[in-house]
Amino acid sequence: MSYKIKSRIWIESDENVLLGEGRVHLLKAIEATGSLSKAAKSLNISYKKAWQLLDSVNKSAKKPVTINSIGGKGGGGAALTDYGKSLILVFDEINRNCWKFLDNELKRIENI
Amino acid sequence: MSYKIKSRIWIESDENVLLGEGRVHLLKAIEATGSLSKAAKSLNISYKKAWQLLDSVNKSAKKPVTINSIGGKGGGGAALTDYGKSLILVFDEINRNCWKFLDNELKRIENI
DNA sequence: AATCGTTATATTTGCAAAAACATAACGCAT
DNA sequence: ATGCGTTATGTTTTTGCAAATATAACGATT
Repeated sequence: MSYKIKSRIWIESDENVLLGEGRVHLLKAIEATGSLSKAAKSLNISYKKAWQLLDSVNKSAKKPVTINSIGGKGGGGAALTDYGKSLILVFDEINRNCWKFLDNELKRIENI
Repeated sequence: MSYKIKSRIWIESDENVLLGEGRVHLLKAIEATGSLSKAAKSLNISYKKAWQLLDSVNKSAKKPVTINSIGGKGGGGAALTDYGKSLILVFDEINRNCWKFLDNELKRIENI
């Protein structure tokens, strides 16, 4: 019987959450589908929840993370900016580094 | 406007949670008060919730984390074992190390 | 001007987790 | 044997959050 150490990390700015695992999943789904509503469906969350998550991301980011368009060809859509793409890459990297770090630290518990 | 990176870590064994921040708080309160019911009151959680948390800790630990006694002088009580005291010390240390690690990683986000 | 599939929001409903409440069991003390 | 304060559970009630539902607004296309 061995232990597993788990973690959740997130980045906050004044009162809002910029990024967390759920928001990164959503951004990736937007990148894959080209729309917020399709991204919500693919993640099995309500459109409203997805919109709220994306809203908090864009509100707290220094530059736009997505470009959302209403109406027009196909009804509109959402697309990641280059800044948004960089954010999810770096967040994933930090997350992976954190896991590696914690896996090593866990040995201290097992050695008590 | 600068960002803050936050984290929660926890340690799981087969299906149960051994330690997390809430459980560590509870163990510290037990150490301070000498009883589970007083610890629950000091943390403003119900006795039942506290008992469930402590139960999952003791179920997943390799050695007893607390010694609980029912009845007797003062009605009973709960006390940390040496193993339990070591666990919370090491958990806190891992947590602090993780924060330091993440604070450094956050610079990558701010430099995008 | 009517249609379409979006984004953007408000409002209502449902449900699961938490809290509250209740009770049993225990062993020492008196 | 009764009372005390605790641990240990079951049962009921509450409530806060998530899901569902509804609807407005939008702009290219026809």
